[in-house]
Formats: sequence, structure tokens, C-alpha cells
Amino acid sequence: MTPDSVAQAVAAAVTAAAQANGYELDEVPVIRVERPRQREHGDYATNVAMTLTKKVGVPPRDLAAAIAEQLRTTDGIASVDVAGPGFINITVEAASQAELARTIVEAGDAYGRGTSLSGVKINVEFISANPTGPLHLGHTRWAAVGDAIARVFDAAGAEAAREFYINDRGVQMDRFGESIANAAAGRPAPEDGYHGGYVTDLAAQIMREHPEYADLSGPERIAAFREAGYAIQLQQQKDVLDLFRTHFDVWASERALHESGAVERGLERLREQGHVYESDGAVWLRTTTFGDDKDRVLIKADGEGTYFLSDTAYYIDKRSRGFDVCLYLLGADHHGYVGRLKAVAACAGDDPERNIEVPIGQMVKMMKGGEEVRLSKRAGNIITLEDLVDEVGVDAARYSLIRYPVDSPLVLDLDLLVKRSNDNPVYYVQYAHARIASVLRNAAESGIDWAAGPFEPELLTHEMESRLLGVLAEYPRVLAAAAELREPHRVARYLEELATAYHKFYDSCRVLPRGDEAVEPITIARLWLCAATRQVLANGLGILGVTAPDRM
RNA sequence: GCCCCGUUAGCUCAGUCGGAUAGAGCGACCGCCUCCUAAGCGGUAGGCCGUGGGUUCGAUUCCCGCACGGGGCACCA
Repeated sequence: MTPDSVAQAVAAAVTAAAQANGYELDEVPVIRVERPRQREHGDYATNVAMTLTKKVGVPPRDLAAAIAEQLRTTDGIASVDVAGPGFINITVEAASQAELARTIVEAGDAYGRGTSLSGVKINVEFISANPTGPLHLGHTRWAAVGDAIARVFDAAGAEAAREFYINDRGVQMDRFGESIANAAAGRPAPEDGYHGGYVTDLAAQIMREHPEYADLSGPERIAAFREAGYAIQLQQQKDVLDLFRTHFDVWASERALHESGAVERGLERLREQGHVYESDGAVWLRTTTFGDDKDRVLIKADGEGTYFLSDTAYYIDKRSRGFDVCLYLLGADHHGYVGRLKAVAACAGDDPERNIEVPIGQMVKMMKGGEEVRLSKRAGNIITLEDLVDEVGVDAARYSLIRYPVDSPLVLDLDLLVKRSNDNPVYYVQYAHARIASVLRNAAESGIDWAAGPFEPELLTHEMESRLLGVLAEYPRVLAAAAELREPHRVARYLEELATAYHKFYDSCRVLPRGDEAVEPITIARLWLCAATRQVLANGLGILGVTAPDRM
């Protein structure tokens, strides 16, 4: 039995108990079964009796007893007990629990996938760095988490698109161009310009490819270096993200928004909705109507559109492309944008509670040798995404960035991330996968064809087998919760729990025959359990974008 | 001043609609490989869940205040 089928059985028992005892119960509440912390409390527990006691007017323990009596007759349930203030503790029959191994192996990659977000089109925008430099530590968290969120959405049945917004317009681009142009001429960057060793590298590369730029001057020269630098830098960002296994579906350019008329269309939409006004020679959006601290300028007195104008157009453009939900993953340094973004959705006539979500991620720091890392060998004064990958590898970097809830600040300990022991969770989980792969490999080499069966689930009665099965059964619920709450770290934590359950099982339950021992039915049954566990570990690691190695 | 986030074991952190004796890893101490991967497993020690109130059968969890720490409040991008 799975958590869902147990919950259904409880619901049926509640209805039956109400009928048998004449309880007045217009509707059965949604039943949630949980896995008790204490092993003695059974495989599953529910507190329905306590939640219904008021409505029904019967003491919780009596109500629990009545429900338990009905529940006992359910197929697949071994025993039911009432405990504490009115908890119902349920123990499932070994065979019905172990059938799950077959279910998982047969479902393969699909095990755990759900339909809770079926038919929903979600746009996940993240990183959206300026194309004026390499991606740095501040971008890394979202590079991993944003991608994982999109994968979690896919697993929940949604249609998720990963989108990167390129701020390729405005004065910072000119400052970027001027900085490179100056570097090419051996001059320092202008005030408010871009420094860093990468600027000098860009200048050198551009001079190699376009020696003729040396003869240009004035705005023409700045524009030439700006455009060349933009192209190189954007490509470099794409290459690094590719290496990091974060692949975007859409690279949206701010310039393109202006060139395609999306900005005019967005402005028109906002005017239609009646939230645009003029004051002091500028054009404003009345975002305060929807809870923003102050109204925002769309077009400055000098006639230039603001960055905010592009933002509004971009949001409206996304919606016009059919996305039901637009997710903006922003760093804590941008949290001030939440109010105005929500207001933009409202000003556009949308529901800010449903159509737009703006999770805020806290900052990331790196420690090495007990001290905060501040300098990058490559880029002068910043730590790049590439540095991190060079240092610890893609798997460790992705895993550790996803492993924590994004609303708490993150400190990455580089010394820990390269360690190969169980204080490094990524290896701990991967090791479990490799260990199983090894067992399955050894079985195959010994000519044991477990898949040909027969699989006798009722043999999996060992304490550790039962616990492992219980953890395997949780996976679909974990994935669904991760999608609903936009919290992929739950998947990582779950995998650690699963790895622990497997390692304990492995330690106390011999799988393959030793020496000249015969292949027993329990051997086959345990191999099914191993195969199921390997599958779930692989599926979960896939959600995180981390590899599941067969050997380590 | 206003807004967002955090505060749980010595350290790094889990703990979604309020539930039974608050968890994991590390660090410390003690154990387990002639046997499927010891990158593993078992045990001991370690807690006023920041603080003061409130809500109720029950609060680490929900509400309000306070303290401490981080971040933010542009006709910049």
C-alpha cells in the first residue's frame, strides 16, 4: 500500500464508522497520513479522530476506536491501534507494502511524477544577469535552484520554460563598452566603469579579432567595443551555464522587447487599464493602487523609457505568450522589486496572487580554510560560477546550492565540498546509488536474473526492508510538495533519507549469496528492492541535475 | 524610519495545513570489514527550538511586541 491508498482506506473507514454509529458527518475531510517518528507507532498514523472530535461530538479516543474498527477489515492492513490522545496507528502487511518495489521498477523514470500541475504553463525566470561580465557567486544559487524548480514543475505535470532576461540596454552597456575601449588603449576604466581582469581580456580578444577598431573614436568606438564585448560575454555566460547543466529555453533581450513593439503594446495595455498618468513631465504607473510603496516612472522627463518600463512590457509579453504563472527568482538584494512587480501584474489586469510569484533567495558566501573567500584568481575581485565549478565540480556545486531552503542565507564550505565522506551529502547519496549499481552488476555477473522473478514481496519482512519501502513510498509526495511550495531542497533532503535507509538495509540484510550458497527467493526479492531504490535515487538526482554514477 | 529574511545541539543545518519522547551530518568519545563498494553501519555525550505575551485540548510550527544578525528602500541599470 502507498500513502495515498492508506489515506483512501482511512477516508472509507471514517465514512463507515459514521454510518455504523450514527455520527452526523456531512463530508469527510481530506485525510493526511503521516509516517510517525517512532517506529512503534506503526507504518502510518493519522489524527483525523482528533480533528473530527468537535464536529461529531464524540471524544477523540472513542472516535478513533470506531474508525480503527472499520479500518482493520481493509485488505493489506495488518493492524490498527489507537494511541495517545487519539492517534490511529496503522501497520501495513509486508506483502502489500513490498509490492511497491515492483511498481517502481515497472514505472522506471516515471515513478514519482504527478499531475498536480497538469496543464499549467509556468515561466521560470532566473539569473538574468547583465551581459557585462561573467556570472558570479550571486548568480550561482539561482542557476542551480531555478533549474531544479523547473524540473520539479515538469515532474508535477506542468509545462515549465526556463527564461533568462538579458539587460542589454541602457547606460551600463555604454559604460561596459567604454571600459573595454579604454582597456584596449591601455587606459583605465571610467568612473562607474567595469574593472576586473576580464575587461582587459575582452579588450585583447576584440583587438585580435577586430584590429580596425583601434582607429575608431568617440561614440562609434564605444559602440563597437560594446557590441563585440556583449557578444563574447553573453556567449561566455551561455557556455558556463551549459557546463553547469542549466539550459534555458528562452534568452529574452531587453532590446528585442523595444524593437518588436512589445514595449508599446505593454504601455497600451497599462493605459487601457487606467493606471498610467503624467506628472512633472514624466509618465508614471500608479503602482501604489496595488500596495507598492510609491508610484514608478515609466518614461522619464527626458523621454527615455526606464528599466521599469521594460519590466512591465516583459511581464505582459510573457503573459501574452500563454504563461499562467510567471515566476521571478530574485536575490535578496532585489527584494524591493517584489512590491512593484506584483503591482505591475495587478495594473495589467491580472491576479497578482496567481499570475506572478517572486521568491527571494538569500545571499551566498563561500568559505575556504575557515575564511570567507573574497578574491577570484580569474576575474579580479569576484568569484565566478566557473571558479566554483573548477573548485568542487558540477555535482557538488549544484547539490549544495539546492540542498538548503532559499530563504536562509547559505555558506558554502569549499573544504567540505571536496571531501569524500558522509559529511558531504552529495557523495553520500551518489555512493548509495553506486553501491546498488555494484550489487546489481554482481548479480548479473553471477547469472542471477532477478527481473525474471518470481518476485515474492511477502518475504521482505525485515525491519530495515520495511523502513526502506516506507521511504520509497514517500517519494511522490515529496516531489509534489516540492512543486507546490517551490522548494526543490526537499528532494535533496529526501534523497539523503533514502540513502540512509538503503545503507542501513545493506548493512543488515545480505543481498547476494556468499560463496557457494544457493540463490534463494529472498535474494530475488531483495534485488527487486535494490533495483527500486536505485531507480528512485536516479530519479531524484535527475530532478537536481546531479549525476547518478554506477561506480565511484 | 519603513520593508524582506533569519535566530533550533559546540559547528553547518532539516523540521508545509498546530500533534505523541524536537531530528541529521560534522566535531568529541567507544565500537564494526577473511563476506555484495568502510565514500558505509552501530553506540555514548550534547537542547529554556532568541525573548516576552496571545490564540487552544495541545505551539519549534499560527498572531503581536522586543532583541540580535543579513539584505533592501533611484526619473540607476
